[in-house]
Amino acid sequence: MFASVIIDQDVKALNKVFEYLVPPHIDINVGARVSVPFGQRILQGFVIALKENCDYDASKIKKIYGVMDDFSLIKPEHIKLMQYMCDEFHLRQTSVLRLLVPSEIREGKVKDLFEKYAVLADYDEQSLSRAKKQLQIIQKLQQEGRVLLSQLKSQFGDSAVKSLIDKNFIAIQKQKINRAPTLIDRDDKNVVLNAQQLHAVKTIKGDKTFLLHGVTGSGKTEVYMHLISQALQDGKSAIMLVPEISLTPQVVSIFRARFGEKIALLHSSLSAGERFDEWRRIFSGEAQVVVGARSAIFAPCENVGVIIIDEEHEQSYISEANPRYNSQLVAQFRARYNHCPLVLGSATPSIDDYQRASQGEIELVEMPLRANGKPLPRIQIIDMMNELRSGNGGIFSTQLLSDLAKVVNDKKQAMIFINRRGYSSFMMCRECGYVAKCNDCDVSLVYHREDNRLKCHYCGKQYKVLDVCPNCGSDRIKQGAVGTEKIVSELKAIFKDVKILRMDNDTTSKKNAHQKLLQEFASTKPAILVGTQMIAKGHDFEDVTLVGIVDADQSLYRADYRSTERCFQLITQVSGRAGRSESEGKVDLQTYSPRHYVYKFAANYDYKGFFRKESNIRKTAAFPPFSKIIRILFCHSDENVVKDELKSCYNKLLKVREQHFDDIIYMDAMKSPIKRIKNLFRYQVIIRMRLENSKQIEDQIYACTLDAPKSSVFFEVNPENMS
DNA sequence: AGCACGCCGACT
DNA sequence: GTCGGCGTGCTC
Repeated sequence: MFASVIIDQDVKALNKVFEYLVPPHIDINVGARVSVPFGQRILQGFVIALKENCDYDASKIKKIYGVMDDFSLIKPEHIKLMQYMCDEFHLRQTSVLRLLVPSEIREGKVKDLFEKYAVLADYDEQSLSRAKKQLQIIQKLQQEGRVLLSQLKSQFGDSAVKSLIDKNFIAIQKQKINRAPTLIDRDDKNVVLNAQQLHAVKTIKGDKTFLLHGVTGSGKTEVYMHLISQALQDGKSAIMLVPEISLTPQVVSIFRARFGEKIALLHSSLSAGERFDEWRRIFSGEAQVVVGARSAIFAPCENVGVIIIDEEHEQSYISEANPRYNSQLVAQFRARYNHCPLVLGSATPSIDDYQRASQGEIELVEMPLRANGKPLPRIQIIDMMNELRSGNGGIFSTQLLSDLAKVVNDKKQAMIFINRRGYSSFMMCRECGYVAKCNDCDVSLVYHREDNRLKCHYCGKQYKVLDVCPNCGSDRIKQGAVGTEKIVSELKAIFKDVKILRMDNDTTSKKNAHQKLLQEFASTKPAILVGTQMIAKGHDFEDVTLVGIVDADQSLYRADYRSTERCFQLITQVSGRAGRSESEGKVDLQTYSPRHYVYKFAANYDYKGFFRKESNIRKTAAFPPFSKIIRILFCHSDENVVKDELKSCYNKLLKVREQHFDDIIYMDAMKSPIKRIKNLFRYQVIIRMRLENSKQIEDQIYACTLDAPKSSVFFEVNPENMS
């Protein structure tokens, strides 16, 4: 018997399969870890297959040295998944295996946690007539059977307990406990689904992918919970992915209440011990419902009955750091493997997925009605150009200020949303709202401080920095951005006696700071909460009647073909924070480009209209989902090395382009917009191609990138950001 | 990754 | 003469 082994060393040179002889009478499971002689050393590896014959020179084959697991640590599904991910995301086998088994489990550093209980053993009550404390302990144990040792010690004192143990009057029982706290406040109330939810639950079945498009407040969560319940009733497990920031205590407690101890949580802020326990509970089948962020898609559950990705349009499902993967594709693989439905839920689906749905590739399930029947808050578009013309050059429009004053007067609450992503990267005219764009690509230009030029990140074309606006001739053209701090200080000056809270990365870096801030906001009226993306997620505050979006354009003019889509998603999401309660909500949306189509559709909550428009634009401009963009990034501390290696790669790519001249629309090599990060010089090749044969061409392109001995090479498909 | 093999310069 | 520099290549 021979074993195919992947050596647990995450380097390019070892990214293959090595064959070893399994010693006779030794039992090895596929998916177990083994230690093997490798060169002069003994290394760890994963057995990914067992077979009767070997392909390697039989005289050079070595014997497996030791077996570390007597079970399949990597389950068969996950071995297949590893192969898929290596192929789909161009990853090394070991980097995938390390994703599949958390480091806590692999390294064996975390131990099972035990609770010590005291129980009565052979005791002699008579002999204790003079020891009052010890008698009390015996009595307590007689009554309660067993008591936590720590509790006994704190109640009666260490010495009394110790002497009983020494006399063998009481014994210690160890019981394994799980570190992740599970609440028992189960709430089995029978939720009655409305017609729309019932329809969704009934439609979602079988071996398909569904796009669940439900407006804010349509009750998607209840649909998810029903689907999970169904899976459990069928004796299957379920996985639900939620964006990391939405994994709030409120959300968790809703699921805990419904599924009790069957639920396992996986997210980034678990301690090593907690993650260890949760993983083990899933692995053993003790927990059948997995709720977690991106990486929870790798949960070691078997017999999966449904996979749900909530807020499927969120970027966070695509990992940006190495190893790069797209959890939606992983989910799709697992759903196919388990012959179960995959549900992609969103109020604002990604253009990509809605396109797939409109072509019948996946099935669309719509929930257009709100569960409580209330209208969505009214969105008023406020023309900031107009404000400027009438002499208001400040951050706030007169409309927003008067609405805020009303909120304060009514003792209600308001949220002010600002978008600090893509800080000051585009150039805009303060007079007419003109934004510098590339002539060929219809994306905004990015300002590069280093050489003081404007560049297009999609075609590499360069432009001189503007000092007068080409549209209106004004010289008030600059990069614009407003920070949360500035907004807070201005608001404080205007509303002197009102509580104004700030929530962004700076104020929530400490543990629980996030929670404290929200609690403080919830209990203060009137109050204004100023924040970034963070305030847009899942917290429902009854008394928020106004949402102000200060700088909607910030998300719009980024050098990114997806920026309009993101803008729409953001407005819809932020608007959902207003008017959750009795009082009607309102949204003040400030913009310098009030006539941009995204605002019209967003203000009318017209997703379909927006989709049709956006989809058309992408089609005409040949952007995804109608094309594929590949970015190859080379990094090295020596600029000449990067340049050389990029050049030799580029020369190979030129040949590939010759072969596929009709399919490759665009290809160029350039410096990365951020030329140096952490002392590494960054150069990149951008390729845009048609979808026909795109996987085959992609693989060919990838092959060209393998021979860069010194640089680190990053290969990305449809990258989220190009810096 | 890490270890051997191998081919050139300056030393007891 | 040989000790050691690190460039190249291999590990089932």
